Amino acid sequence: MEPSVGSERSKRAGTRSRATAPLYQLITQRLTEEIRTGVLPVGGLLPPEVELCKRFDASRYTVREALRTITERGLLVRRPGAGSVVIASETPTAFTQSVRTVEELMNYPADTFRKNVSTRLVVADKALALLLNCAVGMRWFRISAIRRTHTSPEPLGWTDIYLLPRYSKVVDAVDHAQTHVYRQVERMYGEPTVRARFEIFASRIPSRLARALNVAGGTPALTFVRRYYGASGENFENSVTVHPERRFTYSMEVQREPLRN
Amino acid sequence: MEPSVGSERSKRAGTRSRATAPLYQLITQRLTEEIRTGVLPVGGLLPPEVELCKRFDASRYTVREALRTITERGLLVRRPGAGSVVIASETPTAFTQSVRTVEELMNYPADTFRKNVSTRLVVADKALALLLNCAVGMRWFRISAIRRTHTSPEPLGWTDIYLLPRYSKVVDAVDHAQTHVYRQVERMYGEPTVRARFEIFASRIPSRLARALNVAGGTPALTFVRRYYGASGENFENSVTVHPERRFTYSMEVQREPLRN
DNA sequence: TAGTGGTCTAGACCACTGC
DNA sequence: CAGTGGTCTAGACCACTAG
Repeated sequence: MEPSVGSERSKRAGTRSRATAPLYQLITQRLTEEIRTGVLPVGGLLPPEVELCKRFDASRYTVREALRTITERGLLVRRPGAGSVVIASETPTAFTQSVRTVEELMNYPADTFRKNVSTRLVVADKALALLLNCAVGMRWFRISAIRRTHTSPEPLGWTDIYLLPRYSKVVDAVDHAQTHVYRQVERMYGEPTVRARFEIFASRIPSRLARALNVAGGTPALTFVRRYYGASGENFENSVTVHPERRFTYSMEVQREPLRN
Repeated sequence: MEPSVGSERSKRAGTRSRATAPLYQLITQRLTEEIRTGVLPVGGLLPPEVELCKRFDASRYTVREALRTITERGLLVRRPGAGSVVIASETPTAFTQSVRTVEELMNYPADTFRKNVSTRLVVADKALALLLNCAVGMRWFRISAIRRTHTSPEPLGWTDIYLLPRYSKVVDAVDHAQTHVYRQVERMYGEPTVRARFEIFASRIPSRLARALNVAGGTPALTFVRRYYGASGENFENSVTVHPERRFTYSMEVQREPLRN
């Protein structure tokens, strides 16, 4: 269906003065445009590499370079023997947030630290099992702590950390109070956190914490549950934090960008 | 410093039976390992491509394929004329969350909908200016609505949406109640949301909303502030939602993965 | 079995960097 | 200026897919 047998590249032929874009980028543009406008429909097959070589009067390397770019942008899936299938007409986008550490995600001020109040082995009763999503009777090493800043006298909140007992040695680390426990587990036991889950809901200050947090029991609070999962998918740490009103605002920012996977 | 003049590739020589990994992957492994262990130190230069060709007895294409992979993993920066600089000893990782729509991020149940209660033009007083981070006297189009589910009689929460007046026509859209306003602005005015910011904090049910939400005034609540920014960075929409306790839990999940940028 | 994409070679010219 | 990485060609063999 090409107008003639000739390639689409006559003008460029001799011009090797790199005022022009590289040929593979030109091919990328052309094909991307044809995918976007439906000339190459989603679900359909792209012409094979050899065909594209003829059409653009380019070597296979150059054509493949273009196809690589288009594939990376999420418009193509390529399989040996089966061809190149168009899977999208334009690069899908998403809102993403990316942080180096979970601390950043939680946006605690940098001068925040935990002060441990007690550590002990606990057995999950019905209520705890429900909260931690575990079996009744499961044993956890519990670290109870108050979170404070250096600048304000009022505590930010109260945290109960529930850790698999085999990782309980983290409390002996010198920087235990400043570092997040999941990071210590990573460093001391080589168990990396691969996935984490957070839940936030409105709650009331439990009366047993009222004095420690210097607020009246029953007043509004923010409860923060965090669940950490290791490489095998095991849930090795959970924490439950209660923040009195006006002491803590959780904030996050997301960007729109191309979706990758 | 190579032990002899020979390449590192004698065993593979004849074996073209693809039970072995491709050569470029082998080179990738070797170099990655040397970067990780400091044989090729961070900040230092990689040997030029021609050198690596000799060392691995490979063509330039094959070596470049390996270097491309290593570069994509964030360990190298390559510049024409200047060489390949090692910039990290291992792939940096981050926790990321990626969602297609802000709805997903907010994890509202799918059967949720808004019911508008009132719409009018408002002028920011001091309190509103503080909340929306805008100038006193700025004019906003305010949409007040109740958010409900089809399954429960209790409302999920109350939302006040503050929109730039020029976008107020979104209320006329047929699917206005089911679609998020920022999506409507995108579709009707071609203003894409490029960035969004969220803040969550503990609060109390304002007495003016107590009846509408069917709870007592002053009881614990979750307040959710969302700010949307367009392509030019302009803050074109804000919303403030109040959820009574036990009616709404915000949850999110993050994955650890290689950092890209 | 014919055709696809994946890997690989041995050349080449270029623009650009840093000396 | 010599040397670097970026682009490009014209070949080749392979494993795999689909008919």
